[in-house]
Amino acid sequence: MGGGNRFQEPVRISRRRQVRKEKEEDEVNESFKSPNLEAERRRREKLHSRLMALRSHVPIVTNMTKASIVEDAICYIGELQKIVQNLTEKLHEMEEGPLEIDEQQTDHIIKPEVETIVLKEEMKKLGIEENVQLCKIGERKFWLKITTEKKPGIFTKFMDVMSFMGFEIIDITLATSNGAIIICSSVQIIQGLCDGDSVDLQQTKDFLLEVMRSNP
Amino acid sequence: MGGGNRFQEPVRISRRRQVRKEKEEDEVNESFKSPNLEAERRRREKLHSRLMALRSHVPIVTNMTKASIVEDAICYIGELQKIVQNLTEKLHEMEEGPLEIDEQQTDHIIKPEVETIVLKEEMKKLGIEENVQLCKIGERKFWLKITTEKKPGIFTKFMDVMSFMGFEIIDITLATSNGAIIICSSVQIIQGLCDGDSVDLQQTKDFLLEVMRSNP
DNA sequence: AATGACACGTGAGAC
DNA sequence: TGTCTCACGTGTCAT
Repeated sequence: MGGGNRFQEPVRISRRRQVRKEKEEDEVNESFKSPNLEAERRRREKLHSRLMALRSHVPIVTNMTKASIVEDAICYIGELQKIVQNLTEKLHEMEEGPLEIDEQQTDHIIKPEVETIVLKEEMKKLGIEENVQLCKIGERKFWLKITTEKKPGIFTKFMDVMSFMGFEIIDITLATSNGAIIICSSVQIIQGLCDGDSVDLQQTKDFLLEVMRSNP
Repeated sequence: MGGGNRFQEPVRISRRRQVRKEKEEDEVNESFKSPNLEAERRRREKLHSRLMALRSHVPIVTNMTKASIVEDAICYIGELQKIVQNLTEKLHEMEEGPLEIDEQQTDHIIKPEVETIVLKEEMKKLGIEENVQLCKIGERKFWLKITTEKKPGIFTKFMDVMSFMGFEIIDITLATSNGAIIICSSVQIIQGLCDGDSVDLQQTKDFLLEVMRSNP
């Protein structure tokens, strides 16, 4: 609400001098003692200068008041963070698929299947082929790596399959490049189901490959 | 010059109540009249809350003091502006020429440290911690996973270390998120060097962690 | 003991 | 007119 938009710099100086003189007179009259008077004065000036510096770093200034300066700074920081986030997202998207620059900028919302088709072509062009690697690395632990097309819902499908097969995710990394997605994960068979020896590696591999390859 | 790093919230409240009571007594005694006392009180509280809000928006906080909060905010805004500038520059470069691999690589080297500092904070805030996992998955094969800060040249360093240790990369995936980088790779000892049994897993793990953690 | 940071109440200028 | 913001000097904690 109504705060004053005053020209602070000049006003402040004049006002300060004014008050300062009065107080000095008072000091003479009553012989006041102020141990940390000067220190406090410096402290105030420091904070004031910092606030002015902050103000100079913020483009949009609604009010010259202290609280407003800080408030605008908060707002500005939020905007900057959003911008950084958007830019990094865009950059990552562009690194993944060097094509379709126009579409990326406009349709944030509706990501069409066209993308996956294009990327699938890209992927095959680069000689990346789908496959599944599966290694036993412990009594009940396995390490697996799946390379396949990047398509919507592929990760959900992966999690569903893992759950269906009774695998528990220990850790996982996921990387995409040129229309391909690579899932790297350590998993272990949920206790109480069965031991690791009852898993046929080749059969599991084929099953995984088939499921991940299937369309819906 | 190290100012006081006091726990502000609780201290402030208790101190305020203390002083407030004394003053109230004084008011009763001398029947002081303060026209804008309550208003001023609100104003102070407003500024104080704004400063706290500002503090919560800045990841790096050196001191709890008012001036420091503003100072850190200024610093943080500067960093964000730099990041935005760099990102937009990169984006423009990529839009102009999709395949300028040379520039991208040099860019990687010169990338300012500011970004990594911010991301490191982000990473720690999310509870991601550096670690190295190493599994033997074959006679000469190993699977390893490294989680560390994302910083310029980290991947080159990784490749150098692998080469130095006599490891040959079979396959590798790399993922980054929130200031962290995760490298997942299958490696094997180069033939003619020695067999896999001569590798001390714990020792190798520690060495890798130390090297990836070191700065340059 | 001395310094630094803070909240407080107050008078004054601007709207 | 009253209301808002500010700088000021002070007492009081904590280091």
